[in-house]
Amino acid sequence: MVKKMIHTSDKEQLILQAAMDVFIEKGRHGAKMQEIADHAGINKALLHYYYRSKEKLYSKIFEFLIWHNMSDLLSLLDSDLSFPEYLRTFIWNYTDLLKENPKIPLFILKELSEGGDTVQTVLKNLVESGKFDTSKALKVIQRGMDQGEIVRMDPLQVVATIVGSCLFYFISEPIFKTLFVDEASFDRERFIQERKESIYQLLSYGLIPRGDQ
Amino acid sequence: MVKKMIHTSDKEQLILQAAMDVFIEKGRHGAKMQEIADHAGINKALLHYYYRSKEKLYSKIFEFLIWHNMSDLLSLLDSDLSFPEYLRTFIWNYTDLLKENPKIPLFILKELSEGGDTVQTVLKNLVESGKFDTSKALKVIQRGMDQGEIVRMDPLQVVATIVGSCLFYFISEPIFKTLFVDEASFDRERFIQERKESIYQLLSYGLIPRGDQ
DNA sequence: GAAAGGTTAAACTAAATGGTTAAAAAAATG
DNA sequence: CATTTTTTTAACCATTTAGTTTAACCTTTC
Repeated sequence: MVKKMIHTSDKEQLILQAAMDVFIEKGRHGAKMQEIADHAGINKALLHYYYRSKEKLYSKIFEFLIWHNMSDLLSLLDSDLSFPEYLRTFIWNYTDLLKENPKIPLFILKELSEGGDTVQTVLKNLVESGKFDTSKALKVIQRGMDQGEIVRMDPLQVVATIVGSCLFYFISEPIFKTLFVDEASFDRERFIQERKESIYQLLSYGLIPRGDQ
Repeated sequence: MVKKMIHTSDKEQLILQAAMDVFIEKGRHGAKMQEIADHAGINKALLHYYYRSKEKLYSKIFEFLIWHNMSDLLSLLDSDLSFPEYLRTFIWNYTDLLKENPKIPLFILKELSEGGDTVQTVLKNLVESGKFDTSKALKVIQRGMDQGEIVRMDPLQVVATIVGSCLFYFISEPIFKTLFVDEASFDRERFIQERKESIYQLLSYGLIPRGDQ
């Protein structure tokens, strides 16, 4: 379900994968060491043999997930594209990423809402070490404005709207379906494909019809 | 922090309020009965005297929060406005609601990610009892399209984009700030005010400049 | 002021769970 | 084969926590 982590020994790898699945599924507190062991097909003793404590295991996985969930998107910003191309590529890549790992964002947000020292620590490390240079995103938007490709607006607001638009469906999927969708006739795959196009359309041209095109 | 619930006896009310605060803050599993009792200024025995179990307490609060978080927004759809007015009003109302209760959405989403039988049950009840008529939202959008006020697009996609845009900042606030914002010079209040205007602008007119206005 | 019900304190049970331990068994290694 | 490392088993400890119980105390009400 999720890409491989840096590989070490076989069992170690197996444990990490199992832990990741269980943590994502059940959350930090919902996840039990016994369940992780079961899921990895080993016993609890061995689990502790490799990873001293639940906390250690958790933050290792947390760090990996944040990285895995963001690095591709940020590296996109190094390419040399027009703003519309950037926007389109971001929406496509991010939506695909979410489609394949729909539970990760909520997992991260959950951690966040529980005080989230782990998150903040991991994040700050990534930002301060320069691995996450988010200012690139703002610069890309700024440049788009300077070159007249897009209207002037606080780049932060643009970021929030783009990311929020992409993210929403995936974090709210069960609620969204219950509220709005007739399960029987709903084609998830197709909706997600349309989602990309719709977001791009909407953010580019807006809901109000244009006179000029 | 959160509006009063339907009032019963004094202590009962006090307990509900305390439970709500603690559950929102710590989540279903993070919340402890002892802490709720402390928070309400009573002891655990009395807590169980009024509410037999944690589960009962939890789902009572959960139901209230879903209702509280959505009913205002849905009732808006009964008024007779042009689509731009609807859009504007929704963005303003919803953002204000989120500003005052920023932890509720994440609380709900969290429940959701943990299997969330409680959510689904509560939601389905609300939908099937007719208290939540979400089709009204889709109809308002449809009408806007039929009258040429907005471009044609799957109404579901429109909903997802609008709600996602409003919601994102509030559920990701700590992460968002860490990644993008210089805490020292950041004015939250102002950002949120601007947020409304930006979302409205962006969804109405898009990022690509218009030739005609 | 007596009865009823609300409230407290404190000790208790039972279950879940993170983590440990020690000894044996199995697998890998040289 | 001898040694080291990995893995299992199974019992065990300590802690947390939901929920109970009992006896006493306070407050209201008739």
